[in-house]
Amino acid sequence: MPHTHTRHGSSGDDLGSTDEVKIFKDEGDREDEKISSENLLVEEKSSLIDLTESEEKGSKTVTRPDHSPVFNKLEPHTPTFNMGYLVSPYSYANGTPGGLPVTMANKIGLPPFFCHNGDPLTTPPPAHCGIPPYQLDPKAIGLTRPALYPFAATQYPYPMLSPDMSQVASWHTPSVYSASSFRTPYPSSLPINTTLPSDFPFRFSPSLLPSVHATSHHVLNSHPAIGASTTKQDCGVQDSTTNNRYSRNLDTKGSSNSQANDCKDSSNDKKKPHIKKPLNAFMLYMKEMRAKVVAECTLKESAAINQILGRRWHALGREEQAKYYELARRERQLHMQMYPDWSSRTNASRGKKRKRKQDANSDAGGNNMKKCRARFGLDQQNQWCKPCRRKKKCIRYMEALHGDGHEEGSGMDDTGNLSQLSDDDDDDDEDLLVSGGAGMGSSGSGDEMIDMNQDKLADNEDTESMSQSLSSPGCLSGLSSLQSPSTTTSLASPLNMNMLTSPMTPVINTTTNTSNNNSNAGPLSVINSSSTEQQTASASSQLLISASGSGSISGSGTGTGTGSGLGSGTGSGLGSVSSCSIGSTCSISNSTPNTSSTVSSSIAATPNAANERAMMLRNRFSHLGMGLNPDQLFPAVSATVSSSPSTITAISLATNSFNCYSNAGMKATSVTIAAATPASVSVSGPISVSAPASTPPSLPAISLHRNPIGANPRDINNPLSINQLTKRREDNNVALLETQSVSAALAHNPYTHSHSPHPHPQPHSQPPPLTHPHLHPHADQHPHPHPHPHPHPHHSLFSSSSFSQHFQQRLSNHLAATNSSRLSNSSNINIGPVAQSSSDAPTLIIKRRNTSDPPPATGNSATPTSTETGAISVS
DNA sequence: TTCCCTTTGAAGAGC
DNA sequence: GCTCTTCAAAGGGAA
Repeated sequence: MPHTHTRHGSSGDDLGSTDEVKIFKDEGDREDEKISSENLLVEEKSSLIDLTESEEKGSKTVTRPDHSPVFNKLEPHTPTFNMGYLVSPYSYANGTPGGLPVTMANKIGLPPFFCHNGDPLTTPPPAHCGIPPYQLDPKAIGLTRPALYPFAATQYPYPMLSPDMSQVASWHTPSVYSASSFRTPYPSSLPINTTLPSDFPFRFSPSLLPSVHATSHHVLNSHPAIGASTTKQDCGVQDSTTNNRYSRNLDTKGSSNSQANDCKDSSNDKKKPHIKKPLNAFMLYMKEMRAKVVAECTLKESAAINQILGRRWHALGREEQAKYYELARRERQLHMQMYPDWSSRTNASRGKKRKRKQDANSDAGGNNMKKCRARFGLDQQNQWCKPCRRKKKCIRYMEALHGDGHEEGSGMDDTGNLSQLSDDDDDDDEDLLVSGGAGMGSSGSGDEMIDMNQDKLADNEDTESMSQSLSSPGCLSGLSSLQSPSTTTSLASPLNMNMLTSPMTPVINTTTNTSNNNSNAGPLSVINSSSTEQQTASASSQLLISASGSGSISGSGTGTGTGSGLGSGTGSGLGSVSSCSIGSTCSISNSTPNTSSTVSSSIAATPNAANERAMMLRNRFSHLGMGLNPDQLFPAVSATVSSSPSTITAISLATNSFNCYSNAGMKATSVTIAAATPASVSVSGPISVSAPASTPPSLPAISLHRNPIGANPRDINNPLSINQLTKRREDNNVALLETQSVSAALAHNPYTHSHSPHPHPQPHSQPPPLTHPHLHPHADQHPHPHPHPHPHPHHSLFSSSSFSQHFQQRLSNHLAATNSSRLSNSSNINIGPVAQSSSDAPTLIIKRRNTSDPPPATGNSATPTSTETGAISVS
């Protein structure tokens, strides 16, 4: 068991308790039986819980016998518990005192709390997560973010904290122990308070600190925001005078009315004070991280935030979760000590009578009992029943609850939509994914693009995952659509921006190398092969990019996208960027004619840890066909780009494997980009992404993106929509995009990441990642498919910078030497077979080795194989 | 003003 | 022993 808890004080006597030993033993036995990552995950989580529970039991044996006085029963000195929640009572490997979840991520190299830095789910952060300032290091955030309760270091109610920690804690306070959080979950003035030792507060939940510790109480009361808390406490005190118990319910909603009501209720119902349940691990986590999520995102709706938090929770490392489990255990323990007679039954029977669903078992279940929102997702609200649309009780749910819930299986909903609900159709996921490719592609062009097939498919819950983005593992993994290839996101999209900037983004970045032109040449247009979407960015350049793609994703989509790229300033047929995104992203950037050209391709893979993957497997959405097929994780990209030599100077081709749904149909694609005139570039032809035919024996840990509960980012009604999620930082994204250089993007080259748990130093220096340095927080856990320490020459082709810079340099040299508009031939590019164009325009053919294949021997890197695809021709 | 939404986990009730 | 239900936090939204 990797995680061991530190025993505290007298509780330490329980270390040798039989229960705990059994727990460990049981876990070990179970681990022997692990056969799947999912099982592993479950076991891990259960082990965490079991362990904490076992400790709790042990603690019970010590503390429960005599509850009076409660706290005297507590160990006088529990060093690891002294700092309450502000500083984790649990030691860290690095010995740093940062028990704050904020620092937890840093300790494990995982910034789970920052979408931009690589959400635990390790997918491109959702657009709403924004980029700056959340790209800041968590520590920096802590420094920059104004503390709501800016206690001075000396004033901070946790005097044991060093000034530094106090600073962090001051930041931490708002989220975790904000005014509302400072409310005492437990009676703030238990009789024991007066007898508590001065250091008592630090041995218990911080929620006790304000009221227990005189100094802290002063400080807290001095703050306006604490006033409410004080009021609450006063109310509680009043209550306590009669009952010796304080209701944590006093500050449930934080509103004065609620407080008043609570106080009133407390006074009226003194004999039945409502003692809230102790928070479980997730609640503690959520309580702490909510503020961060709110800050990072534009979301305010708790339901959506909770979804994010729920996914983050799953993505959270085991150690991290263990901390919260431990906290929860202590919470329960403390709660039990303070309310020895309390039982959850009291609260359970408080308002509603327990309903025993008589026919619940007969109801096929599970998902049939889901409410429309959870069942269909936000992006399929048309499937919702009316009450659900109105945020009222789900009639379906109620019907099912009352025993006649079988109608959902095949019935028509109130909207007349055929509800083909099949909740247990995992086997159909892939089929749906394949057939639903159109939906994927079409979604990008707007809701109107969703055809009936998609609608029908949407009825299936699994289809939700399809229509939603596969990837959205990030901050909003649930907000799948954000990352969906079908979204036809433009490079200017905040989403893509995040993709470009997030080192954790398991995204294949398509970037434009405007090596010789100014940065004004921004990527503009996006072409989605499956959807008809046109984006006109600028009339100056008139870069027409059209793409028609046929792929499994888009099905028969032959949409064309036109975009006019902003020129780099010359106005002579300056192209910009177009992106064909269906799992593959094709970008064409046209900078100043006669300048250097760059062809780059990159594929990124999520550097997720195995445990994260396992956790994700556990996610109930993980089964929704996230394209777990490794073949799709590293699809080879084939593209043909042709244009006038004088027009297209930079071509960037990339494939976002994470946007690829795993289905065979998706594997055959090709991108052809042709420029007819210097002023226009048309992208036409089948856009395909082909994945290697063979599955690599060992895959790097790939983020198994879970489908969100449905979030069509384009749905304005969707609280998780891009509009709402990104409105705050859209500008930043755009600005960043414009300044995005190919090198920067290549710094995040997912392809390299996928092959290199430890980024290999590139012969050519690369710009540092734009965001977080922890590119591979769990890289060590990743089985490396290509263990060779250094990038293979062939790898270098597509491995980010080395290839692009090499190529660029070659081109530049060649151009300088020839002073001609002709692009350097592939002969100058040591990247494999080169097909010389019959015309004057040189043709560059890049053969990409199957990314999943083992690296070819040196010197044989360019041998094309059947699995190799891709030809990028620049004519 | 009240309820709902959403998440996970804990705990009790019911079978 | 298993399943089911409720509740814990949070705050916006709807009725």
